[in-house]
Amino acid sequence: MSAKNQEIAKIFNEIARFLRIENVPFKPYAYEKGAAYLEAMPEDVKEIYLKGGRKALEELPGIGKAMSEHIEEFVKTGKIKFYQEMKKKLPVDMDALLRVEGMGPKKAKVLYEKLEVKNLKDLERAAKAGKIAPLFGFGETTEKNILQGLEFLKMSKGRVLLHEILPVAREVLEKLRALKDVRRAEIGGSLRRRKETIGDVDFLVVSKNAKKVTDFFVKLPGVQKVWGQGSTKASVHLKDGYDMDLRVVPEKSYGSALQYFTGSQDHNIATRKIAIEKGLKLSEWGIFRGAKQLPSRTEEEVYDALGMAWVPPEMRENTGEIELALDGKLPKLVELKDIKGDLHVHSGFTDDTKDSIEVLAKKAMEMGYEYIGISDHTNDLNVEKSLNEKELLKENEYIKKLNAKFLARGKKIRVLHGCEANIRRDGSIDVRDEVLEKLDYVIAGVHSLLKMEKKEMTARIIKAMKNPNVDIIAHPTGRIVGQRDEYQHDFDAMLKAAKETGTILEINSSSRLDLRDLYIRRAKNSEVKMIINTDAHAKEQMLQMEYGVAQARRGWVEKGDIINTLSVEELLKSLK
DNA sequence: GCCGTTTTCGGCCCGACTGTTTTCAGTCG
Repeated sequence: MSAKNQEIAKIFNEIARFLRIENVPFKPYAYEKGAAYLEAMPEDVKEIYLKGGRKALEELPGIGKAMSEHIEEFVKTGKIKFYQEMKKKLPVDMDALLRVEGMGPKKAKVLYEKLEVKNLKDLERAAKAGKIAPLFGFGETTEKNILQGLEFLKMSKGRVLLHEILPVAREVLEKLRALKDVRRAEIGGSLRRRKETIGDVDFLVVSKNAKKVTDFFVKLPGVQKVWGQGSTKASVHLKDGYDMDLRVVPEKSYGSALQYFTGSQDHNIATRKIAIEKGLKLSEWGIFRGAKQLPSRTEEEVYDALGMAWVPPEMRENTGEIELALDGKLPKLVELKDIKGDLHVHSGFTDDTKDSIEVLAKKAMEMGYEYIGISDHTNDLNVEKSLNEKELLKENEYIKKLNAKFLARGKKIRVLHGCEANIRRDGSIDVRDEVLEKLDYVIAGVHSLLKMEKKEMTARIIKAMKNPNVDIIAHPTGRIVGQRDEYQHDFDAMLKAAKETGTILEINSSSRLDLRDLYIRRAKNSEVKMIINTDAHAKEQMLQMEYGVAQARRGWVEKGDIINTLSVEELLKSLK
């Protein structure tokens, strides 16, 4: 993925929208597919072009003659004429307008031509002035809906980090499950697929008494506004800014409905195609042969009818999982229960705002871990308290004594001692080798000068990997979800160096979620080992392990790819 | 516009809901 890919994908999506407005058949779909591929592609499309020209572009799936020409033009001139001419015809902020529920490209076009509506402000003004209702094809209700859609948009938080929404959603799910007559209840949508950010939460429920469930749902604590309530569905907005949808479905359709409402849309399109090829029809209501419904009570039954293995929700993005499921060759994804310890935990050894090593070790025991690794920050870091070499050695002695004490008391936890050292500008580590050698392991990370050029940054990280004491690279690309982009780097070069030096890449479970899913897949394909760590700065944050595991699963990773699924002896052996 | 173990030409996912144009286009998931 790169900024260029995203820019071009955005333009292709806009072209698709223009073409759809003009009622051009099929092309919009083609442009959308091309855009989706660019978005999901980890390689830089610009570099593909510079290396292999138009021909290399046309070899990409979804990209043919026309789109490769557009990409070439964009790389060379920074614009695409075809797009600019379209934009001139309809100079509206389509992205914003389409976020209004019920507004589509066709309505937006009419509103521009009749009322010169270009953005949300224009739209609100026109609706409030009652100018929309009299238009041909619109009406009082549509105008009211637009105003409500605008209100909804103002209230909504937009996409929320997985870490923030999952606990809230689980609380609601437990309440739904506790209702009398509720036979099944599950979270669907992008939250079930564990995407990094979530737009709204979908709940799917089977109940004999649908009305009772929707009544309960709209009266949940914290509900600020009810957007719609029917006999089998409801949408609510919570005070905290979250949006939640509920659907009550018949038990005989539960499997197909859950499959349908889990998505992704691309995955569903692919499964429906397979159904058609087999003379079947798949919808949220069930899987059918003619008028006859085949068993659709569970997702397994639905996938089975399609001749596919059940696909873990985290994989359902139509990026190759369909083919594997048809062949029965899906990977057996890593699970939370496979994790035997957390090696990236910050302690209060010299910082009394953090939990003590004992408290952290106790938490690790509660979580059923075999080991915990203490990895405090070192010398150079100036954003938070860090340990100098003397303190690091003192901490080392302390942990040795602590382990002896635990052993004497029969406690089944091993405390490992590491650190999170800084990779300096030139790739050197801010702790001397003779000190690093005394630790069980070393994590190194980039915490400064994040704006370096790609070549320099890549060389900097690779040099750190070559240090025989550096075992793990923390948050290898520097991104923080929704806050900070990754720094410039050549991931392929990093993978090659990691493989050669036996360096392990971290999957950071905090709001960094770094590595991201696409990079995880590439690391797996390059046979580079990874570790899932929390980067906890307090004992509660150790529970964030599940988000890192989810991210790993979205990267198709198996137990064998992750070193903290190993026992402590095997783990220490696998380090440098 | 793109693609091909049914195809280099002919076909592209499907059904529900909503409001309005009262028979269906537009939108959603």
